[in-house]
Amino acid sequence: MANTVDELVAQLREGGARVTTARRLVLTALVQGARHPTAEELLNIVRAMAPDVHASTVYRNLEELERLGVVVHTHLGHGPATYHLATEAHGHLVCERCGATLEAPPDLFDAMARGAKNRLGFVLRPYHFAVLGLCSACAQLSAEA
Amino acid sequence: MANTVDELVAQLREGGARVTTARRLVLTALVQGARHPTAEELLNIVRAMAPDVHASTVYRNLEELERLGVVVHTHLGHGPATYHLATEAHGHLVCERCGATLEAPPDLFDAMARGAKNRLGFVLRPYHFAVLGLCSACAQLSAEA
DNA sequence: TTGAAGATGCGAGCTGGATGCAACAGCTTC
DNA sequence: GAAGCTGTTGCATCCAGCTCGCATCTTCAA
Repeated sequence: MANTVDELVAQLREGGARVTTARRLVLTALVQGARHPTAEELLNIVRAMAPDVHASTVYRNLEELERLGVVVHTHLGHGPATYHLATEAHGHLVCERCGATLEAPPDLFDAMARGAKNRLGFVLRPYHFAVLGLCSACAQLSAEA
Repeated sequence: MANTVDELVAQLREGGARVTTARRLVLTALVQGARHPTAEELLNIVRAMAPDVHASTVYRNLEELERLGVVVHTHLGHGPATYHLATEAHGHLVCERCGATLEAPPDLFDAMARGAKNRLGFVLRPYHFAVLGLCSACAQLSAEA
């Protein structure tokens, strides 16, 4: 499990990618940052350490890191994509009303994955897009109204 | 079940909305059009009938129709949202590799919805975002490689 | 130390959609 | 059937969230 910047850097070298300052800072931001940072939030963290790093560099690095299997991006409903380390991949449940983000227990998708495979031959990869709905608080409010 | 333009128009009137030429054409495009049209595809259909209708009119109409519960929009992965009549709401499985869109059997989400409700109090509304994965053909190709 | 290839900074451009505003057109009332 | 209120439209402009082209710079194997 590569979860420190040094381990991730080693993973980059193995993949044949060069290790640059900007790239190392993006990894640092991913390791240190919030739970579900957007590209812009990552950019802000990187810029706090190195003000000259350009947004397109962060986007290109995230794309390259994704190609190498180091990070994955997820869409939590409308709005920008969020990024996290591939080792932390997990499903998300997002409240359509208040925007709360819950991390789905890993087995929550199991029955559905089995059903999709058996009935349609479809192999589910449920981590890329969040599943939307209403969190318990908003569901209660909605039921009362 | 309102599925003809006239029935949908009646639904608009009930909701207190006015029935304009542009609005009627958007409904016509939804009834006649492809299975999962984007706003732009709907605009093209509308323009084939009335070239002067503006894109922002279609966007505003779709928003208003959605507010009235006549249509719903769905995100099938990256790219623009797709629209269909609320009476035809259903979940989607989209292949990340070839883009194929499968309509999910209504009960596919049941076990997951129960799990989310019982364990997290989360009420699933799985129609708004597609669930991604690999269709049977692409899964097979991927396994062979 | 060198030099080829990969990475970066910068700005322009793109997609998909939102917004402000004046003019227009449904619907209701008389 | 005309008036007038108010919702709707066309148009221009703006916005977020990226994406791309290109000249310059940096990394790292040799």
